[in-house]
Amino acid sequence: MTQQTRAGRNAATLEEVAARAGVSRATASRVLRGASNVSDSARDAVMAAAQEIAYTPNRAARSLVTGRSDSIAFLVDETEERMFSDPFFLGMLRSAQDAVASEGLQLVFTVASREEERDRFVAYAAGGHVDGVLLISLHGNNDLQRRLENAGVPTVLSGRPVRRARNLYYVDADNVGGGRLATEHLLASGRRVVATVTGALDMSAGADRLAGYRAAIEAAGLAADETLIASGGFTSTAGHDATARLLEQRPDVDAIVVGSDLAAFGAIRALQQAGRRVLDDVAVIGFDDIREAAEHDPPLTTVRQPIADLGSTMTRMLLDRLADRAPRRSAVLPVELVLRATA
Amino acid sequence: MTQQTRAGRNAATLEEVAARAGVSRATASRVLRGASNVSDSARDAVMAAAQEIAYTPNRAARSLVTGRSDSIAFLVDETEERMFSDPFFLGMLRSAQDAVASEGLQLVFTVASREEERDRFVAYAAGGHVDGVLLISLHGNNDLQRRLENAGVPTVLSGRPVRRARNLYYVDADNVGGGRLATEHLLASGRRVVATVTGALDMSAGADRLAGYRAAIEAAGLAADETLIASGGFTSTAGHDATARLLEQRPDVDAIVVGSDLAAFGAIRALQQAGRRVLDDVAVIGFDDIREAAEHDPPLTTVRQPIADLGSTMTRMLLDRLADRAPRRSAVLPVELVLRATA
DNA sequence: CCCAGTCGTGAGAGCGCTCTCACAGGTCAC
DNA sequence: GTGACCTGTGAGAGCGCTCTCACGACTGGG
Repeated sequence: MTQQTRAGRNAATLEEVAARAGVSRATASRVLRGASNVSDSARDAVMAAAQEIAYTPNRAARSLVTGRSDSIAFLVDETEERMFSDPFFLGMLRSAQDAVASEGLQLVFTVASREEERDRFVAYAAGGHVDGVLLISLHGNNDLQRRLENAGVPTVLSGRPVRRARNLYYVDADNVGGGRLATEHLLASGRRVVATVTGALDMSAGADRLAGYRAAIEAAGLAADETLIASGGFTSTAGHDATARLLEQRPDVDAIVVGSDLAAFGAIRALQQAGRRVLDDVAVIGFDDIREAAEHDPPLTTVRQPIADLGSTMTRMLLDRLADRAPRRSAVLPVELVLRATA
Repeated sequence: MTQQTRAGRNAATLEEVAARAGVSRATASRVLRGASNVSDSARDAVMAAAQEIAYTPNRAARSLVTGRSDSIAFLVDETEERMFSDPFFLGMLRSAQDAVASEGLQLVFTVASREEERDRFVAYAAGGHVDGVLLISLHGNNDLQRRLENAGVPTVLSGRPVRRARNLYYVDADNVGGGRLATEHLLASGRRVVATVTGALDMSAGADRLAGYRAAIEAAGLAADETLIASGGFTSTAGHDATARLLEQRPDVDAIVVGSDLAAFGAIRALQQAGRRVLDDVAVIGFDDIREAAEHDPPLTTVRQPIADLGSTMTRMLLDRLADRAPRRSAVLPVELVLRATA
């Protein structure tokens, strides 16, 4: 038997449902789409017919005429390595998936780290396969967002576009405020030599947190001291190494504002290796409040980023935009200091 | 101005490309699809025209006629909580994303834990929005797979269908072999009272690993001793609690085969709390070899699951099936023992 | 020199759906 | 009674693409 079912689908078209229900295709379509101007008898007949032959609307056909796909892309402009090891991304993915699913839409998940993958994605999105894009990118690089918008694909960015690009939609946490908050707390609790181990400074999150630190130092009337600023990164290793360097240069530090929780774990390791007691000798504050922060030994004092809010807010902005419900262009969500055992 | 761009797309159709290139729609289509029987002059003209007006094929239209969508769903039949905390899922997602992207296809990521979400997904998939499904489910529950297959959607499961369901496609790790391997190693290194803290027994992975333990115990000519089997779970907490119970009941254990790495971390905590030294007093072997296993203190001896292979193998099976390249129905991938500091 | 066999091409028929439009049949105000 | 207005319905025109089929223009073997 060469005869075989056509790859995947088993027919059952609207036409058949209509015939079986004794109505026109138009009426069957109205019922199935839940339109209001249909008689009860027609509605019942169509529903029954659809049930009997296990009808499922063909989405491609619908898409073709409506111009909508009812799916949203979640695009991570990062290497997979990073994406899958950073709790931040996972939290965003989770809350976006949640928000999107609750609207009855589907989430198309893609990682694009190489230029060729980005090209392919733009073509994919422009081809109408998704109605909009949630772009997760820590790089200042908003080129991708611009390309998508130019191709007619509404996009909302998580992070902050580098050059205050008007007309780009984005959602960000108040990183500046968080850096300031942490620093102020340390100064207020009597620390005298408050240093910082920054995150990656080529990303707005890293740069903004550092800016917050600087702002607090200045507001306290202290002189900015560049030897107290160690350039690090968001990973545990980066935090460890930067802290080790800092300790050599400035053995007198008694507090460190670190750019991320993972980096703070590394910083604590470096402190311990240098024979310093955390809290007693040197206070440490992280950033993010990932789950491990609470489980860490000692439990990490940190600035909590509202990851779930970030994801749901950006999703809502995108959906509002798709529905032409005049949405905000951007949102900066507040962070809060979570006091635990390290500061 | 009421006039506004039609939601998302900005036209540029094949028709326009063809007109601009001075050929028919058919020829333009041939060029764009990379067909071979086209003259060089026509090809160049079409390419140039497409470039000039930034043409992107409309995927819905293509889908409608070809019956293919060029996207694959990654469906997790689990609660989000679990999905996002278990490195296993993340590893699978990552390798599937990799494999799918390298074929130029898109991955549609969905989590369906509630019945209503499952229903919606089946309708979605049956509606032709994806060509096939990679189903990740640790439950024996293969109902979902059956429903998808019945709806004409090719599906490959990660795990093992409970009742050796013929005609269902799946990929699994050799959990039985892994359980045996770990147990044999402990016996061979002179341990006398080898216990096990199982994973969740309602999942094939948990049950199979236990079966491997039993097989090794019997093969060694020892009597099966049910007091050495503590029913646990895959999480750290479950491992901790089951181990604590085990220690009360059988203070004489000198080795434990644990159902997962996370659970093994819990087990080690329980041992330490009970004043036992890991390795010196009690050897511990985990299962999975997640990243944290190597970074753990002490580094965990464990059975490595080939997570990346699992993901790429299942993707390949699905793609083979879609291409009618007679694929295998199932694959059981080998595991290996990774010796570190706990056994 | 003719006919079979390529090769490149265009015409045109859909794929399955939505949506506009026209219309029949009713209801209501005057 | 007549016009204005609903309300439910069907006919039919596409959406943008692929793919079959037929056809003209070449080839080359006899």
